[in-house]
Amino acid sequence: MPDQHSTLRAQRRAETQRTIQAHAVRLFTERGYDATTVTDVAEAARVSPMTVYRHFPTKEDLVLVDQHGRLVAEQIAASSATQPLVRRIGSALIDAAATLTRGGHGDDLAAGEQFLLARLRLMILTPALRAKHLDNHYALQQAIVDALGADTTDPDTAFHAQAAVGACLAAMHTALVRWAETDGQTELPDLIAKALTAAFGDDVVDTGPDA
Amino acid sequence: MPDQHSTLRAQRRAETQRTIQAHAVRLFTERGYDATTVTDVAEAARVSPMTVYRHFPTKEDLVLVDQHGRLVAEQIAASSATQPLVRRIGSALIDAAATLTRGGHGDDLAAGEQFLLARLRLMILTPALRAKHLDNHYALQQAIVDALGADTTDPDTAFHAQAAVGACLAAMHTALVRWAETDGQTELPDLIAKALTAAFGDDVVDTGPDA
DNA sequence: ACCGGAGTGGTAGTAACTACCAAGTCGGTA
DNA sequence: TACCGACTTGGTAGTTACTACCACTCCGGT
Repeated sequence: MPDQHSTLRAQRRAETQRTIQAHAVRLFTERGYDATTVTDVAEAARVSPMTVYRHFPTKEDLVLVDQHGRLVAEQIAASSATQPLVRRIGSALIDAAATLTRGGHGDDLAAGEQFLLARLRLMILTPALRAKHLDNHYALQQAIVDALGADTTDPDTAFHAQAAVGACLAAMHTALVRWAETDGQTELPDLIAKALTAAFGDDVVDTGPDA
Repeated sequence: MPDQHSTLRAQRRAETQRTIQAHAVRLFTERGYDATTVTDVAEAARVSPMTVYRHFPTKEDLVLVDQHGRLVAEQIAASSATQPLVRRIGSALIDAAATLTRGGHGDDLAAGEQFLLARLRLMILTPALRAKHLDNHYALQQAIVDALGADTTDPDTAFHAQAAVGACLAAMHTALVRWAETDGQTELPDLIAKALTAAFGDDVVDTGPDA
């Protein structure tokens, strides 16, 4: 059990990790991802290149790390299994987005949200990051299918779930892109709901908080 | 106009290109993608590593090159704009798949189809290839949206199209994965239709050739 | 005071690429 | 037939992401 061993160690570790990532995203945004070397990031964060690789397995992970997936999977597992698949997944995605962007809205976005936007812009504009980000979505798809609790031994049921989840995630991704394009002005949950409606029709999105 | 200049030159070029790719896919399948260097591929194809890079910009492109996208975009542009979006896209995807896999079915698959399967397996199992493949799908999404001929100046219309196309492509991808898993035993167009139905419901897939 | 383990740094090496330049080869022309 | 331009290929050297392997330092508990 290497965790919980010491709060001070964990704090320092998380601290340097945040520092490195913050400098990385800043440099990538300023100079461009490809034009910035890992050594540049290390120097900006006042650590050695080695340390960067200790905290982030690849250069791409300097931008891509997040636990959005875990959040969604939890929402899914906690949702009622009686609703149709797409509706169930859609609700979970919207709720997770609401949790993620909860905070100041309008003109005064929280610092965390600004950081999220900066990362998202990098993911969308940089080919290497975009590719790996989409692959992360693919991994998230598998996680959601598992969280659905469907009978994965039956190939047909699994196939059905895979298709539904993949389509929902694609719609969400469209919403994410648009959110980044509009600099987070529109509320992300609403955008996701709109994207789901565009893809699946009016009857899919439940009118939860706003109706 | 550097093409059409000489058929002999073009033939030789296409020939070496095919040779390199064939050896690459073979070696990747035998030894694994990461365990095979570009130099290995070059030696197997009896060319220099330089030549490999001349024909394929990146190592990943040794597996990923195809013109499936062009095919789909043509199908889309030729489809009637009166039908609902998802139905229109779905039909195009199914038709394109039918064109792509046309040939011997059942136990005797055409050599080209075996090659396609081998490439698909690599794309699904190798993280680096999977990521870039998904990014190609993202590019295809943009191409399809353009081919739809919708009013891209209106952000809402464009957003609607993006979401619908993305969801359809995700469903198709699920079908592709399943097709590869079952070694191409099931007919690809049928699988895609099934995936679309799973995601969008019964009323989306038109009963064209089989009903 | 002391030891184990976590975090960090250095060195050297692999492999994917990218200029930059040199050589051979094919296509049409004087 | 001799020749020139364009295409294709090969070689060299360099950059960069990433990976062992080993050594040092500092925190946390005995």
